[in-house]
Amino acid sequence: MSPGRKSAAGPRTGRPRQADIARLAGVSQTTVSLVLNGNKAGIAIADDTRERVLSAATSLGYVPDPIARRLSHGQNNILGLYTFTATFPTNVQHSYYPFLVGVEEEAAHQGYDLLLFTSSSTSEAGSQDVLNRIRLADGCLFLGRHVPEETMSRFLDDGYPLVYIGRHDELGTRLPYVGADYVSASAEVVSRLVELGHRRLIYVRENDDAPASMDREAGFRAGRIGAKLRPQAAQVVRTDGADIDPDRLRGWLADGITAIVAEETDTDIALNAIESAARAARLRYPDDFSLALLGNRVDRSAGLPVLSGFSVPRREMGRTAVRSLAGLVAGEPHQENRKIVACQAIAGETVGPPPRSKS
Amino acid sequence: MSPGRKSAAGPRTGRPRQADIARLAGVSQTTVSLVLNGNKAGIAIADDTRERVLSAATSLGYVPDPIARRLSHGQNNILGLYTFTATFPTNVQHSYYPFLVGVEEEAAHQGYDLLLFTSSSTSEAGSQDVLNRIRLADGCLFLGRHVPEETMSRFLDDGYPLVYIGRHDELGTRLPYVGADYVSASAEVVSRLVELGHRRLIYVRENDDAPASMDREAGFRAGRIGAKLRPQAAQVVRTDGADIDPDRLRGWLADGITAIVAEETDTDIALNAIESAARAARLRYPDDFSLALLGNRVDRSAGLPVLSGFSVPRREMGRTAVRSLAGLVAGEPHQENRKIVACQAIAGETVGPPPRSKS
DNA sequence: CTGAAAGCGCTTACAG
DNA sequence: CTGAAAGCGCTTACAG
Repeated sequence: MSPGRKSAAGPRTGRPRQADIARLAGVSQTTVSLVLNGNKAGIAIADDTRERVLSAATSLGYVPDPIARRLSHGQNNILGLYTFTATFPTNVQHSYYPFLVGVEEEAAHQGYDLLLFTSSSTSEAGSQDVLNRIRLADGCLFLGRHVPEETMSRFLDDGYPLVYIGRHDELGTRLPYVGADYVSASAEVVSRLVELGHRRLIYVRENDDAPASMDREAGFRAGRIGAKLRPQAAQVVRTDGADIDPDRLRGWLADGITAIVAEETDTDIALNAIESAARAARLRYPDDFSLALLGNRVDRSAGLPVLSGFSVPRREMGRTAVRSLAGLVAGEPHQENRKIVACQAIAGETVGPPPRSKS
Repeated sequence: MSPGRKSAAGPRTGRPRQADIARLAGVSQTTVSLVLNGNKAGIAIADDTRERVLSAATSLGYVPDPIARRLSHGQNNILGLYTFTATFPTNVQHSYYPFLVGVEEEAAHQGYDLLLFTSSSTSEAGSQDVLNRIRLADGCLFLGRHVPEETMSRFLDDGYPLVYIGRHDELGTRLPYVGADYVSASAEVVSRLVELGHRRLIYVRENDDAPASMDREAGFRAGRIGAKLRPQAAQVVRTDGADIDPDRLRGWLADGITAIVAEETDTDIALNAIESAARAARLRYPDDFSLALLGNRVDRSAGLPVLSGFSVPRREMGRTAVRSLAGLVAGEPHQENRKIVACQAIAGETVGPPPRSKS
């Protein structure tokens, strides 16, 4: 039954290969392959040959080896997903999650499996160790705030299909991505605040510089300019989370600040700092000040107020990214490889007119 | 640069292979492989040969092809994950999630990547279509209430490494799994209720029969017997979710039922039906009746009461399953292949003594 | 309509 | 210490 192997190679499990079918059906292995592949390329095959092969395959319980298929054929119907951090965040409310839902949906729709590259705990994220394995997939999606330029550059040079989720122009126009229009959405948040009567606002962001951060800040500035406010009227504050306490918050309000705009990131350091300082200071929004988020809170726990801001269409971005990647893998004619999708405003309940009592 | 291919096969991307290194270093491809593989098997290699090969590899930016490696060597460091439904449920609070967190953690720890088999929307879950692709991975985890016996049987016959998450004895003792001890935990829930003074309870479960359901029901019964209650005192009701309304709920209480025990499943149909009927009937627990869950609510939204019941150590189960699978893949000496882990009681806040007012 | 042959990129006995 | 060769299981020109 199981032919003895004296040679070097291979797993040689007990399961049948095309050669076994060929022997049983009395044809060549080539013919087996032809029959089993649905005979594209329009090659004709005698009906009874086909039947003999098919029934031999069935009786042996043949299952094609995807590995071998890939090696010769060049594709394996696998898309990679590289997240630079754990793919399944321990915190279920993590903002990556909606991306993943969209990615999986569309991958299933397009008939691809998804390979999650898990950064082994022994090697840091983005290490060569992990990145080397990525080519196993036909193409790969990347999800992260930053771009390891050298590695990506090499992938692109090699013509390896990849798509970033999130805008990234670090590599000029070479890196395909699906991003969100944070600039416009952020500017709009400022406009709304100014329309409500706010004249002094502050933008709180993290120290980490990533395109998503820079876009939001650019939008904040654009909104300020569009509203014809002086630069001092809408300043930017960077925080590490620990440096915002109740006193500082009260200080801002005493200075005449009536609205605070927070950056949204996957950690939400800025937002959390403001919310906990406000809680400690017993300040409420929108009564004591208006609070807007440049994004939307993914955490939908009951009890949390709906923050005014905008929704990032993460699920749709995930789907779009998969579609783009599938196109690249299939070698489709070159279309626009950098896509920006619009965000939708969220009225929310944390923004209102400035408080009356002016000091 | 890129050698013209006139032959049939292969992707032949622009990237270098061992043959290119060999040419550059002036050695054979075999030697390249030996050097690059860290030269296990203790074969000695001249230092300067090694260095020439290494530097050639670096200068060409060589990255090994995992596909080819697998085809010859037999392994590719990929574990499959098959969920029979979307791996990333649209509902983030889905009970599968904690399993996935554990699976990913341990896979990363063990140095495996994770391949998610996405059921293409065109083919139903569990179809041959998908199951055929599973062998691409070195081994596979399965997560689901049911077992497609024929397919699993074939995998087992072929010696393909697999582990189920959840107890499944449908295939006798052949199917390796990591399950939870629902029986003991469920019995304990009943004991606690009886200790509190309840003498008439009801168990509400779904129609779907799966080991996880049968274990809970068996535990419910065992608890009743342990408490020396007659069968009529602790009956089982099956629901499709729509057949439980406020009137029926009130009827139960009028009949003298003082405690309701709900099955936990990935859909939580029973629990949701009871909770919404109670809400509509303005009945509260534990004041009007006690409510216990045979499991724990994964949804941690604020405002939801902490249900009395027990916690299923999902994350730990995920990790354990990966460890078992990795052991099978590595061909480790046969250990116990069916593991049952204990659940931990949750006191919760929905259970109390029976209400005073007896009709 | 069918088969012999080459090749995908690698690993591993085997023979110098 | 190094290389020629076979093989993993499949696909795809090419030649009957």
